[in-house]
Amino acid sequence: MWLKIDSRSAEPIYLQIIRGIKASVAKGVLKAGDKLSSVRELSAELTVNHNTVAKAYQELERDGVIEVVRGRGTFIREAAVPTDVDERLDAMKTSVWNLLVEAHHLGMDGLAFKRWVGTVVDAWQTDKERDEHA
Amino acid sequence: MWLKIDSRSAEPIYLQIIRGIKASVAKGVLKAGDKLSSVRELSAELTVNHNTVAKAYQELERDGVIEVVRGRGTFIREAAVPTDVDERLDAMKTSVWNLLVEAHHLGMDGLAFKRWVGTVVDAWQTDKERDEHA
Amino acid sequence: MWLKIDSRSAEPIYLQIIRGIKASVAKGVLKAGDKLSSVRELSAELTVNHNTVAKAYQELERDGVIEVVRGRGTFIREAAVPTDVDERLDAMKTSVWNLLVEAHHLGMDGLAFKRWVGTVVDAWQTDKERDEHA
Amino acid sequence: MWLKIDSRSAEPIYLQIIRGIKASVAKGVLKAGDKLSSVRELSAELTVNHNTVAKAYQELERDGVIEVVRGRGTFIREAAVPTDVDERLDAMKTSVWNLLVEAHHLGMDGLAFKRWVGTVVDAWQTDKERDEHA
DNA sequence: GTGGTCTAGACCACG
DNA sequence: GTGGTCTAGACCACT
Repeated sequence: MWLKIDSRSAEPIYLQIIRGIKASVAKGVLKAGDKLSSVRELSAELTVNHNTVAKAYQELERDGVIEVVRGRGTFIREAAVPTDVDERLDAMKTSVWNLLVEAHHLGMDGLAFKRWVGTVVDAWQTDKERDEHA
Repeated sequence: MWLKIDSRSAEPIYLQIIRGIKASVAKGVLKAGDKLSSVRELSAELTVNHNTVAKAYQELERDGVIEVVRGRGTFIREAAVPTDVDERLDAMKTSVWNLLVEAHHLGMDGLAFKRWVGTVVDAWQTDKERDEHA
Repeated sequence: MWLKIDSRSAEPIYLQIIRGIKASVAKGVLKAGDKLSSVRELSAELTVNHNTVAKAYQELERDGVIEVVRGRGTFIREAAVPTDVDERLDAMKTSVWNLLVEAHHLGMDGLAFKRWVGTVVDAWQTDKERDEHA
Repeated sequence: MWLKIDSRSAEPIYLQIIRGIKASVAKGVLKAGDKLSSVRELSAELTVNHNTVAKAYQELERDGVIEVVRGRGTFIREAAVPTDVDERLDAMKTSVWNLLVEAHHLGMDGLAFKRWVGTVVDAWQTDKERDEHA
């Protein structure tokens, strides 16, 4: 099973599902046209209520990540042209600022933070390549 | 007033206060020994319920950022040796991953993401220097 | 093929078929006595389940738009005297109201809406004339 | 009570709520800053489950029609600049075409349809003025 | 079998 | 008291 849910996390389950699927797409584990587990299958696999999965799927569809074909199933969509790019970049900037403040608290300055982000990104890339060859 | 609250944001107000004060410390606007507004003063300035400010102060104290001296007021503490460093780094790593996924959705690859983070950090540094000379 | 199905649309496929045939009748592309493709032919052409086409034909027959002659095929009927006129006008009125609300959201007032509907109808008329001469 | 729900209608209840509130805004019955009933109040008034109302409110917020203020309630927003204008106009055009086909079935031609729409819009305007003075 | 909707009842974070 | 989330179980329309 490629998706792990932490039901004790503060993050809502449906957001964890959304994040997990988006991450799989970003990593290339899921590609355009791939069929997702049905709402009921996935809910059984994750031992989560089917409504929770349905909510995640609906939001993913609104986001243009997946496509629901009536009575047939749910599929990964072609990467769509993103909307609200500026807004989303702004939100990301705020997140980075928050990380910077947290990093300062841990004794990192700006340069150290940049380096640390670099290593994290590299680790992610390595992960991604491994997953693509799997 | 150096603290701005957005009551419509999805982020809880008490977290905004915590973040704001931590950011001021990180930027050097607030330094060890500086006295903070009292709970009631700050709640009045922000037009926010005083329970909300109290909750923020409590959490800041637990984090070792501030120090409450009975009858005298609340003060910024010396930068303490941070606790749970590994845990917090892990949490930050997760945040960076989420940002990466979001960035991928916006068409950035790993390299572009690193560059973008670099510019954001630089902008923050500039901000910080301006604030320090103010 | 004069009928286009969008399997991702929120509108059920059988309704798209019904609508498409009714539109062809309204435009004069299909006339009384014309023979329709059989259920199996049409389902093959549209790459759609034959149950779906059958459901559409059944409803069209109930509506008096088509006529099924056993062993011969399915034909367009003479325009029948419509039933439930008041009910259907009411339903249409509700639809117009919904459009009005949506239009208001887009910044149109009543007059602008009327004008806009006018242009849409005119475009449709032009379409119709072109189809009739084809 | 200004909102009527038809639980036997094919239209989902949460969509009826959304439509009803949007219509009230369009008519001027609800104005920017007005407080809506709380999720639980409205669910009691409509004898509908609170989740259903919550779903409607969430979608209205995503649409920029209302604004949720944590712990305080839900309010009508200033009219926002609409997004996806072209897409929405296209959807509206399709609706008008469907109405045209239906109208043809009832014996109306293009001109008669335009006139009929005119009278419907006028009736709505009258309604609106009455509601504004109430 | 597919997703979509709804009810009932519960718990939680926030202010 | 406010909205948000989740579970459990049911029904429905569509393919």
